[in-house]
Amino acid sequence: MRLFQDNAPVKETLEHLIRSSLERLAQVENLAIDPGTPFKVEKTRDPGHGDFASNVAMMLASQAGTKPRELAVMIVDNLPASPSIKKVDIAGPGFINFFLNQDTFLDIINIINEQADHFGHSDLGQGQSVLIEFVSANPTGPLHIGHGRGAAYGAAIANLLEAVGYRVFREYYLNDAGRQMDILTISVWLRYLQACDIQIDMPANAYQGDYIKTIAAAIQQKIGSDFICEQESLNVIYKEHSDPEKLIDILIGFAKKELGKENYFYLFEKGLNYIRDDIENDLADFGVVFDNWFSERSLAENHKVQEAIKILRDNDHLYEKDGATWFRSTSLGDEKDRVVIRENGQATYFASDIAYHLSKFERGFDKMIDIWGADHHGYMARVKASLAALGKDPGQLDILLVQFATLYRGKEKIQMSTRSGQYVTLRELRKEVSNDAARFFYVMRKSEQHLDFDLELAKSQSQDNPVYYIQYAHARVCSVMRQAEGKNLARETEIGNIDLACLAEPHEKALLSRLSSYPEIMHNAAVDYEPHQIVYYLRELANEFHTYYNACQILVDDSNLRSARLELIASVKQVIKNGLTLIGVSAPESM
RNA sequence: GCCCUGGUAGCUCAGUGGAUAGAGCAACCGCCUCCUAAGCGGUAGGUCGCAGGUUCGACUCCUGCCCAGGGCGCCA
Repeated sequence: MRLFQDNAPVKETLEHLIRSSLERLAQVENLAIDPGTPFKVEKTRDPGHGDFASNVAMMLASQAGTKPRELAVMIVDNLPASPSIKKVDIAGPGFINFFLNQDTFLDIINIINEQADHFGHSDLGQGQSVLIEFVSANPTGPLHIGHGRGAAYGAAIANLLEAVGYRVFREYYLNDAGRQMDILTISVWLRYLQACDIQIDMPANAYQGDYIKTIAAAIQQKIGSDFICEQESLNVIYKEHSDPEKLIDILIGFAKKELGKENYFYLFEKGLNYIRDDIENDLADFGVVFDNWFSERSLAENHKVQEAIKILRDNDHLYEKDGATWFRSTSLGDEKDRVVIRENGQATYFASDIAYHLSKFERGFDKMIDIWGADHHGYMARVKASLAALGKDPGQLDILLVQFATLYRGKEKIQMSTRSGQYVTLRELRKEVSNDAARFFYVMRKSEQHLDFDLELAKSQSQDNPVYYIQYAHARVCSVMRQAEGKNLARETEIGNIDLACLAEPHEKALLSRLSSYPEIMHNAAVDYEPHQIVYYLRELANEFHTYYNACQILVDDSNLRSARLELIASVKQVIKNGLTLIGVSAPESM
């Protein structure tokens, strides 16, 4: 049996040994304990506490009516013999510490060598399908740095789940319907009119960014001045309406009438497609690729919204009030009821979202994950409520929130405002600090933690920068390999010919132990949706490698020792690469 | 007012019932004739927001309070 395929088998083995000791104590010694009581076997932090430790004696002491340390002695005395165990100690309040034989750890090198890029992967998900919806930024402008965090986080979660045996489907929900799209369209039209030398101001709440000008210029290039209107009618509208919200609504109505349905739709599509393509390219450059872009508009067009509402009505979850149709979400845990159809007959965004989530269920996914900005947290209860009302299991949907990021340039905070177009785009960020640094910084904090993103730090090519620290460890291994080849001291081709038992230095022991815990870290990072665990692990692994590198010469004269060390650092290199790949960061061969 | 997140070293953060609470940065002291110093070692730094409770044991779980940020639309 491969003991360190994962730590799980080792833990299970030790658990079994303890369990049989408990049974013997209960049956032969007539100790008043339930051998089925849960207890833990865990990897220790401190090597002085052995390799694994169990709290079993503390858990059972009160049952047995003895002191934990006394019970520990009895448990240890009744432990069946095992070839893996070198020594068992009792320490502290009653911990049982297991010291394992060195050989037990060495096998991890063979396993990493064999499994290579798949080391750490597992079949936890058993091929279940999972839909991950993330980013889903409104297609009204370029992605900004907040979206970037959702992208990096979602992509990492997707990679993690894939690696532990789920079939992952990545989806972007495109909000291509609603008033905001009308505002986009009107913004494009007004910029177009300006390009045609018509004197007109942009309303305060129109989209102001330069990309709107770019779209408008392209349209003008193509169709000339076909879409212009009389200056005077615009002047009248602007004069009559000083409230910007009102003004823009009037302008939208005016444009629809003036341009006609077809031409208005032409502008709408030009604007939408330009921005959508821009977002898609931006994300692709960032290493984030989706399997599907799901159109909100398509839901209405295919009557999916009506269908969802009909189910709610049939299940008696709707009522009429003040001319609108309400969803009684309070009966399903929400704090207030929600409108699904407005007084003016239009479905709300929420109604579309109900239909969208119904579609996720209808497409047959075993599990669904939504990744939202933290500002949407008030939305969770109503979405969960709507699923229950549709007769679906809300437990199949996990909603993960990502807190916003604040940009700093050194000590100075960078102020941003989406409205005025005064914000740093994801593209600008990537260009300034590199994709690697951006991907790394975005996931190095717990997602629900507010993130301070320091541009100076992220792009500094110095020891302060944690990305380089880990990448450098990888590059350093590669460098040693190159040195070895140059001196004709390359790795043995047959790993089986090497006696790994000569890896007896404390630093080597530490590395072997660290390497063996990687599958467990991956497992935890995946089930807890916490890619930052990978980051912390990699930092520790890199640190232990750098320490080792400084303490021990790898290319020594003794050929067996040299080969064994080369195999060890090859394993380090492999695991760093695997971990970085999960979070979308490259593993350079040289730096 | 209600709901969510946070509050751990000077700063940025790990640590979801275990042993003496840990990293990085900043500070201070050392290490390149030697496989990349983008590195390593060492010193210093703490009332884990406050107060109770649960138990063999609490940064961790429960209750109350204080502080910070966010959310509470017939917007999306």
